[in-house]
Amino acid sequence: MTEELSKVYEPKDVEAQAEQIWRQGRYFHADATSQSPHGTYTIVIPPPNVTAALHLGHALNNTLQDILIRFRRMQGRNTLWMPGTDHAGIATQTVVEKQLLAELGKRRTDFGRDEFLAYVQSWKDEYEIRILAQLKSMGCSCDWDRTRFTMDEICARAVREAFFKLFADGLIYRGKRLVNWDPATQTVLADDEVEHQTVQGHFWYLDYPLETPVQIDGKTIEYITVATTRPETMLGDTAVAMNPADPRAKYLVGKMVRLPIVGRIIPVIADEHVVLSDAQSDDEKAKFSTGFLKVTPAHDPDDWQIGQRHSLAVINIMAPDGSISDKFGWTDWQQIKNPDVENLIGMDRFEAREAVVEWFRQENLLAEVRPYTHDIGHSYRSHVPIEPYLSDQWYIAVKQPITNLRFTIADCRFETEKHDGVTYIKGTNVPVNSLAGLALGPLLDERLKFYPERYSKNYQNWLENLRDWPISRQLWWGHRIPVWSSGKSPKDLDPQKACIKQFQNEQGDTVYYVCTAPDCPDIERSLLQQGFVQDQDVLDTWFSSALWPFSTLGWPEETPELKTFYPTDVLCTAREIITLWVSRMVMMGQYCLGQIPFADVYIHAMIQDGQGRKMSKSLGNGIDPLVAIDSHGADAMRFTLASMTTDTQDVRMPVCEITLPDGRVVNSSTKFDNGRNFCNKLWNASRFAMMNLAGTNPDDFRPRSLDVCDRWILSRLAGAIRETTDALENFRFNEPLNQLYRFFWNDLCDWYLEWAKPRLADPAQKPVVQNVLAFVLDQTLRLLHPFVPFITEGIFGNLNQIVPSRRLPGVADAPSAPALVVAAWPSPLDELIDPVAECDISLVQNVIRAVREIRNKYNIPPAKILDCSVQAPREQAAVLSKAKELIRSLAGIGVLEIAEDLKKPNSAAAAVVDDLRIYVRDVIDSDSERRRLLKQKQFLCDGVTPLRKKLDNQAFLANAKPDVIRQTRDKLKELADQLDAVEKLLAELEE
RNA sequence: GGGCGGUUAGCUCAGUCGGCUAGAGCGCCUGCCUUACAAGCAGGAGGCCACAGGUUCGAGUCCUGUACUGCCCACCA
Repeated sequence: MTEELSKVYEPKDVEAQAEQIWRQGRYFHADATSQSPHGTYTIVIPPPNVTAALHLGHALNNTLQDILIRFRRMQGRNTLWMPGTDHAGIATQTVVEKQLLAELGKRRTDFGRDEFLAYVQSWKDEYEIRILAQLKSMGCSCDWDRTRFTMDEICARAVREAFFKLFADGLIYRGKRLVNWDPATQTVLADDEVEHQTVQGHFWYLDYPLETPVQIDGKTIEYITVATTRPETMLGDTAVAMNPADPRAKYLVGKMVRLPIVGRIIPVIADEHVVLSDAQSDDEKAKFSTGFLKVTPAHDPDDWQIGQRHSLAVINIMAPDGSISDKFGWTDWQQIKNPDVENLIGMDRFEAREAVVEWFRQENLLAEVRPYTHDIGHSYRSHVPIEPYLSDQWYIAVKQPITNLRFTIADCRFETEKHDGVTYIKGTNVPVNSLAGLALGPLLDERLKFYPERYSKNYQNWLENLRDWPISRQLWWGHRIPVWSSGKSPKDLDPQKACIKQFQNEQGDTVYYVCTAPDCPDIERSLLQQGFVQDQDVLDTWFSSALWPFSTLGWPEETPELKTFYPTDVLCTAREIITLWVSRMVMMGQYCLGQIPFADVYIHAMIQDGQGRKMSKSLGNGIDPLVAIDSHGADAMRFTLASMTTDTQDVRMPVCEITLPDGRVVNSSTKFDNGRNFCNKLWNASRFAMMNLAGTNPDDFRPRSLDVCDRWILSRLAGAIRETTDALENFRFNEPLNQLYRFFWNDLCDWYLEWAKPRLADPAQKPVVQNVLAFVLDQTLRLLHPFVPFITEGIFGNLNQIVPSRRLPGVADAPSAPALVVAAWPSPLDELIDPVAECDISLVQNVIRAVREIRNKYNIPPAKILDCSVQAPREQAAVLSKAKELIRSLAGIGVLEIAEDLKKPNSAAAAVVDDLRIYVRDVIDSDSERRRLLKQKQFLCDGVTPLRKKLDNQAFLANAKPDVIRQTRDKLKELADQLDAVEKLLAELEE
C-alpha cells in the first residue's frame, strides 16, 4: 500500500478518489426524518447568480461554509447544506441581451417573450451546470440531491404563496416611481446599468414672472430666476422651491408664479433641499444656484421627493420615446393648452430644449446662459441620456403595522414606544409589527448576531431608514407578478383563492387587481375569460431570494425538511448584500413562518488584488477558482483562502499571470503556494508515518512506556484540539488553521517525527512510537479535514488499511469510521495537557538549537559528530540526562556530558541559554566566538536597561499589578545572570 | 454627502484583557540533495508598529486630531 503513495502530492488523483468515496457513501445527503442526539446543523448557500461562472469571492465564501458544515457533520449533527442558484433577474437578462446583440444583432424586442426566455433559459442551464461543477470541485459538501433554483417549481410556489399572503394582508400596493428609462430602447434600466458620463452642458437661467410683484427691501421684484440644466422639463413644473433660510423666503413663499409658455399658475414653496446661492462657495451647486429651484416631480428624482413632501401635482410631459406629449399624464392639458405649447408637442426632448430656450430668449426671459460640466446618467446599451420616467409599480409597505402576526407585541424583548395607537421600536419610526420591525427586532434583542459584530450597524441603519420596497421590474426573466387586472369588477371568485384590491391606474381610472393563490389554474382561466390580463412585469429578484431559507425546504408545505432544518443555523455571505438580501430574509422568515431564518450571520472579507482594487471582469484582475484548483489543487486553494480569513473587511491577494500546461495565460497568485506546500508536507509526513506503521498493534501499547516526547506531542495535540474546536464554534478561521499549521509542521514534523526515526529502530520503543504516531496522525487528519478535505480523506483511507485501529488503550481513543468525512470530531483530551512535558521538551529543544547555531556559525558540516557538555541546575540536568538520546539524535552529538557542576572545557565554543551553559568541544574560532558573544551581550544589555528603569520607578512599583512586578524582577535576574555568564566567557576569551 | 474599515519586516498578514526584548508565511542571506518532503532541512538578517497630541506606572493595543488608502450606500438642479 505504502508504495502506492507518490513522492509529490498529486491533487488530481486524490481529489478524484475522495470525491468518489463521498459520492458512493452519500455522506452529504441529509435525512430529514432521522434524529441525531447532537441536533441539526443547516446552512443555505447564498445562491450564486447564473449570470457567470464563480469567482474567487465565491470560492472563499463556499470554502468557509464547507468548513463549518464538515466540522458540524463530524461532531455528529444531522447536517444539511442546501445548494442552489439564483435566476438573478435583470443581471441575467442583461447578459443574454448583450450576447444576442453581439452574436445575432438582435434585441429582446425582436423576439417574442417566450422565444427570448428560451434563450435565457439555455444560458441559465449552461451556467447552472458550470457553477455546480465548480462547487463540487472545490469540495463543497452540499446535499446535491436537493439542489434548488430560485425559479424552479418549488421556489415558484413559495413566491406565489408569499405574494398572495402579502397581497391579502394589504401590504402590497400600486404606487408611482421614477425609473431609469432608456428612451432609445424603451426599457427600464437598473441603477447599475446606468453609466455616468461627464458632459459639457449649460445652466440656463430662466425668469419666471410673479403673478403679483413683491416688494423686498424697497425693491420691486417682478421675476424670480430659476437655474436649470434641463429647460424642456419646465413644461411639467408644478412649483418653485426656495430654502426657508433664504432671507427672501418670507416675502416670496406662498406667492404664485405664472409658468412661461404654459401659463400654469404654480406656488413658491419652502424646502430645505434647495441650495442657497453663494457665488464664492466651493460648492458647485451653490455657485450656480439662484436660490430658486424649479420643481418638476415627474421628471426628476429630487423633485419627486419635494413633490411628495408638498403634495404637488405630478405632470408627465413626455412620451416613452422621449418626445414631448400630452398623452401620458399631462393632467391639466385641457386647461392650459395654447399655441405656444402645442408647438412643442411631438418634438424630441433635445429639440424641445432648444425651442424652449429660444422662446425664453425671444420673450426676453432668458437671464443668462453659463457653461457647466456635470455627470449625466447614460444607458449602457443605447448610450443616450437616461430619462427619469414616472411609472406605476407594485410596492411592499414595509412600515405598515400587520395585524395578524404570530407573535404579540408584549413578547418583544427590546424597548418600544407607543404613539397614536402604534407601537414603535424605540427611537425609530419603525412599527414593531411592520415588516421592517420584524427584521430589526431580532437584532435588538440579540436573537440575530453578526460576525464581525460591526456589520449589525449597517443592517440597523438601513432598516431604520427603510422606504417601501418597489418589487415590480419591467423585465421578462423572473417570477411573473401573479396579479390580473381589469376595469370591470370580477365575478364568481373564491375569496380563499383570489384576493381583490382596487387601485387607480396612471390615467386615474379605478382598476380591479386580483391576486390568486398558488395552484389555482381554474381561477386564472376564469379571470382571462372575464377579460382580465396578467401583469406584464416580473418580481424583483430579491423577492424570491428573501424566501430562500424556507422555499428551498418546501414551504408552504409542512415538509419534514422544513420541520427538521428550519430555522437554519448560519448565513455566510458578503457584506454588500447585508441590506438587500439578509434583511429581507429575516423579514420574510419572520412574516411567513414566525421565526428568524438563522441566528448567526457571518460576513466574510472581500478579496482585492495586490493593489487593493476589487477583483472584476473589467479590470481583468480576477482569479478563476478552477485555475487555482488546476495549478495548486482544491485543498491548497481552500487552505490559502481560509488562512486569509480574519475579521478584517478586505484582504489582498497579489495577482500574477501564469502559463498553464495547455498554453493558456491566466491569473493566479503565489499565495496559493502556501496551501500547496502545506498539502505536500502533509502528504509526505503521512507517507513517512505509514512507511513505519505496518504492524502497529494497540494491544502492544503501555501507557507507562510513554517517553517525554510522546507525552509532549500528545499534550500539544490536546491543545490543538481544544483551540481548533473553540475557534470553529466562533467563526474564526485563520486562527485554527495557523494553530494546526504550527502543530503539524513545527511540532509534529520538525521534532516528533525526527525523534521517532531512531526510536522506531529500537524494538523496545517501536510499539509505543507506532501507536502514538498513528493516533496523532489520525487526530491531525480529523482536525484538518474541514479545511483540506480531499487530501485528508485520501490519507485517512490509507491509514485505515495500514492501522485499522488507532487506540491508545488507557489514554485515548479514535473511533474508527469508514470515511473521514463522517469520522468523529476529536474529543477533548484536556487530561493529556502536560505542562511538565512541554517545559522539559522546551529545555531539550533549547540545547539542540544552541548546538545547531554553533554548528552553523562555525561552518561545521551537519554530518560531523560533536562532543558536548551541558552545565545545568540540578533539576534541569536531571531532565536533560533522561532525554539524552533526544538531544544526541537531533543535534548530531557523540559524547554528551550533563552535570550540575562543570567547567568549561578548553577550546570549546560556549552558549548561554537561560540557566544552561552549553559547551561544544574541540571547536576553535575565537573570532566567531567573540562576535557571537558580543552580539548576545548587546542583546542582554538592551533587555536589562528598561527592566532596571522600570523597577527603579516608584510609580510602577506602586501601581502595577504584583504579578507584573514579580515577573519583571524574575526576568531581570534571569537576564543579569546570563549577562554575567556571557561577560565571563568574553573575559576568558581575552586571556 | 452619510456609514464602515485599513495603515505593523521588501510583500501578504497575525498580534487576545494595555504588561516578557513585537510574530508568521513568502522573499532575501549562509550552509545542507541528512533514504518522508529542495514544494524540503538547519541557521540568520530584516521593524520610528502612518504622523501629531492625549490618558496611563506602562500604549502596536485606549482617546482626539491629521494624512494616505479602500469598501458600502445615497446623490449629482
